[in-house]
This record gives sequence, C-alpha cells and structure tokens, in this order.
Amino acid sequence: MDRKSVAKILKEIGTILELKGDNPFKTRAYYNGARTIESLTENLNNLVESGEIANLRGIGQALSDKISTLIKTGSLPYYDELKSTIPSGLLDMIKIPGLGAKKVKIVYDKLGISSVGELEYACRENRLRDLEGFGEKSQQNILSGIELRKKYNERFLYPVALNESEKIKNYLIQNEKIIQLEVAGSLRRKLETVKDIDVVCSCLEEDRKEIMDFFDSYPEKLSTINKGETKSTITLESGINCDLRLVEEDSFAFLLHHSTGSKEHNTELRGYAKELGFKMNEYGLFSDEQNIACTTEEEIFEKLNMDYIPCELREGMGEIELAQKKQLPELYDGNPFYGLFHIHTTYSDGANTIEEIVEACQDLNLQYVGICDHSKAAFYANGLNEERVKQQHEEINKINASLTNFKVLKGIEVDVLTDGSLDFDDSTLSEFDFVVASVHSQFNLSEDAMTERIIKAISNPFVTMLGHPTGRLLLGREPYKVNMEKVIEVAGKLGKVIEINSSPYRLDLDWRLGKLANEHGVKTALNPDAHSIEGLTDYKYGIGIARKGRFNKESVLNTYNAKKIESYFKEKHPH
DNA sequence: GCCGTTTTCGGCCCGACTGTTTTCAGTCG
Repeated sequence: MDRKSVAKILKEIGTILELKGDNPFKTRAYYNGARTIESLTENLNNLVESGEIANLRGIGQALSDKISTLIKTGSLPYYDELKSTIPSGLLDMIKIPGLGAKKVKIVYDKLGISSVGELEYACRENRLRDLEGFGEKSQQNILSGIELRKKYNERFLYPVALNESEKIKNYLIQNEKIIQLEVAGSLRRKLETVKDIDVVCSCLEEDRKEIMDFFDSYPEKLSTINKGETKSTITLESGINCDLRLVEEDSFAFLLHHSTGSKEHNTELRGYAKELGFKMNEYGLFSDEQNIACTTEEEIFEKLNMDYIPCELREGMGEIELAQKKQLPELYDGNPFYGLFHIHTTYSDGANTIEEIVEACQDLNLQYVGICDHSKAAFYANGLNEERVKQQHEEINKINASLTNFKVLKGIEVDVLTDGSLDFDDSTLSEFDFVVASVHSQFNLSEDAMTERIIKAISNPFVTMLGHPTGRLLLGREPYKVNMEKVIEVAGKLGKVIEINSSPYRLDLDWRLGKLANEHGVKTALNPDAHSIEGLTDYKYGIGIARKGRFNKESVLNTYNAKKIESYFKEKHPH
C-alpha cells in the first residue's frame, strides 16, 4: 500500500469518527496524521521498517501502529470495522457545502437518509425542513449545493480562476471607498487548482455596508451565498465562489496573511505565535492586550522572529519550521529567463511554423528556443520519422544561419514505449541537442511496471529530460501509477532533468515533490509544452510551481543563457 | 489521539456568518 492510500484511509477514519460524534480532537489527530503522511518525502515503507514512523510529528503510538498494519498487511481491521458501522453514502454527503458531520448525522438518524441521491429527493419532498436545527433555508441551500456540485465538480484550473479574479478586482477598484485590495487565497499561493477566489480589502468602518452592496451588485454575479458586514460570498456566473472580507487599514496585513495561508499554515503559525506568548488572528498580533502594529506581511514574520515566508510556500508543509530556523530556501523569482524548451510546431501537432515560433520568442526577449516535436510512435500527433527529422534539422540549420543573437536548439519529445525503450535508435537520438522523453500511451501499467519503464527511459544516455512525469490532466485525468520517489532518485543519480510541464492543464512535476527533487539535486525546466504561439507564455505558470517546489535559480535550466545552455547540453551529450 | 524548557494530565487556533434559535450550534476557511 502506498503513501497516498494510507493518508486517504486515515482521513476517512477521521471523517467517520466525526460522523459518529467522537472526540473532535481525536478526529483532528487522524486528519493531522493523514496530512503528515501525505506530505512525506521519505519512503513510507522504510519509515515503518525502521520504526521511525512514530517519531514523526503528529504520529503517536496509535497511529503508527495502524499505519504499520496498513503497510505490512494492506488492510486495517479497525478501519474495516469502523467503516461497516456507517453507510458509505454519508462520506459523500459530508462533502456538500453547508453539510457537516453533525447535520449529516441528524439527517441519517432521523430520516434514515444515507446517500446524496436520497438526500436530494428528501429535500424536494420538504422532509428536511421540519427537522430540528434545519429549516426552509437549509433545505434550499443543501439542494443548491447538490446542484452546484453536479455542475461544476468543485475546483477550477488556475488560469480560469485567475481570469475571474482579475475581472472582479477591476470591478471592485472602481469603488473609491476601498483603500487597499488584494486577491489572496490559493490563487495567491499559485496552487494548480482553485476552489474559490478570496478578495481582501481595507476601508473605513462606516463604508463597509456600501462596499458590500457594491460587491453584491457585481454584474457577473449568479447568486449571493451570504452577505455580512465584514464578510460576504457570491457565486459568479462561471460557477466560482468569491469571498470578500473587509477590515480597517491597521488589520490589512494580518487579514491578507490570514486569507492567503492554507488552513494548515495558519493553524500552525497561530500555534507558534501562541508559544511565543502572542495571540494572532486576522485582525492583528497581540501580546497581553497590547496590539503589535504591522503594516506589511514582512513585518508580521519579523515580529514572530522568523524568515519571511513567500506566499507560494504557505501550505503548512514544513515552511514554518524552516522559517523559524531561518533556513528557508532562496526561491527562483522568474529572473533571469533566457529561453524555452519543449515547443511543438507544424512538423507534428503544433499550430505554428518554426519561424513563427522563433519570431514570437524573440518578441519575448528570449535568447533561444528548443523545438520538440513528437516522434514517430505518436502517429495521432503526426510524429516525425527519421526522414522528417532530417528535414527539420536542415530547416533549423538554415534558420540559425540567418539569425544573430538567437539560437534554435534541436530537441525532440520522444515517446517512451511500453517496455521503456524509445522509438528512435541511438544514432537518430544523437542528432539532437537535447531529448525529452515522455509517456503518451499505455497508462494502465502496474506501478512497478510504469516505474521501471520510466527509469529505463531516462537511463538512456541520450535522454536529457523527463517530460510530464505523471501524465496527469488536472481535473481531467488521474496521474498514472508511478513511484516518483524512485524516479527522482534515479534522475538525481544520472543527472537528468525533470520538467515542470507548465501547461496549466498539467503542472507536472507536482510541486509537492519539489523538496525531494531538490534533495536529490535534480534540476528542472519550465517547459510550456506549447502547441501554438499563445501557449509559449504558459511558462509563467511553471514559475509559480517551481517556487512552490522550492527550486532556486540554479536548479532551473531556463536561467541558463544561450551560451551556457549549449555547453550544458554538449557536456551531457554522449560522445 | 497527540503532545510536553509550566510533561504523563489537560490542553488542543480563531473568528464570521447563517439559520435556527431566544442565546447558540454548525459550518467554513
């Protein structure tokens, strides 16, 4: 059993305990344990084997026993028994907005409802309305929650949410009563998918009502979820919820921090502040009844005697401890950025010619571009055979001869076949400046087979980079099963690059593995995997992910200037 | 269930809003 499955089971135990009305702190202990396991970079099997598992923060005797049982036997009697005490549908019901453990329990106990379908039916028959603690409104809210869930599947791609946030920002800044305004939340953390948009503002107390009315009159509003004096939520026509919170100027930095951090980051930081004798909330930092003024987030961290934590890191994944020790890594900030790799052209499935791509890259002030069309196994994408590779190289030679201060690099996105071999032989591969190896078929192998397949592919001396390592399509397709820990380890040993595929549909390498990649000295490249000129600038999404993954400037290949990248590839090229 | 430089018990982050109540529980972030 793998790390993710263990985490999922622990989380589910937490939810079931919550449904059964068990001690809320016990419930939380399971959630915390799940999170710890989920964000592990060490191999879980090894930790269990050595017994170190019990030393992890948040994992005590009980949890370490259960995790060990899961790892060793693949199942957990405690979990199975617990699960058999409640219908599985309750676990779905709890995901509906407005329904928590307590209310699900009431609905189940009083009406015998044990699935979302039954719940919807009961709402339509007005059977929830008369339950204690429920009413007309809650019945209606649950019903629209079910509808919305069906329609929008809960999360949105980063650029979709970003676009919506910019529109609402442009709308709100027209209101002159607003003093400061920022978009916070997971958008500001540059998370790959986003559930809602959090906007924070400062204003005078007497202007709150007017601003909230203005927010509620947003032309692209679909409906109002709640509307208070300092906090309101609306649903946009696109289906995304948007929160607005208002505070006075003195509290703005605190609210901005509060609304930016993940729940876990905030919980941990407040706990730490408390250890130092402070109380911290979205309004300020307090020592006894004394208010400690901060006008920027930088000052807040300073007052807490820790490094400033960049937004992208505020996930509650160990950044607070590092900041306390003043050991936060220096993150790549997008500068310098000299060139792109992994660009498709009309030779395979791209929309633009090499020349058009070159021109667009020059407009972006880049020094080089790596052309990477598909290889012959990708017949669906008009992949290149050996003959057309030659043609393309001749064309690139001509273009290069005509260019000053810009270089076209010869790359290829070569298909990794089922057995891990590549669909060009070494003599063809040797013609390229660099080679990206990607899996495009046979996603359903076992984890072992897939891991072996990918490791074999990157072990080919001509392969420079691994392309989209898990094949996931965000909100669309699950990653294929692969032991990325092993892949990263091998990539580190062999000096192979793992791309951060920067297409907003992929953002793969997952940033959660960045820490491990760094530990193994693996470099990355922010590859837009562009299939048109418009896609070239997708690399900017990769910058956010690289920061979340804690990559520094030196670990990002795009920071190499033309001269340096050419000599890097030459050095890596087997002779 | 976890944790400990006030350690083996008694804490465990904190506040806004809603819908239901008639002072608050539940949910959410």
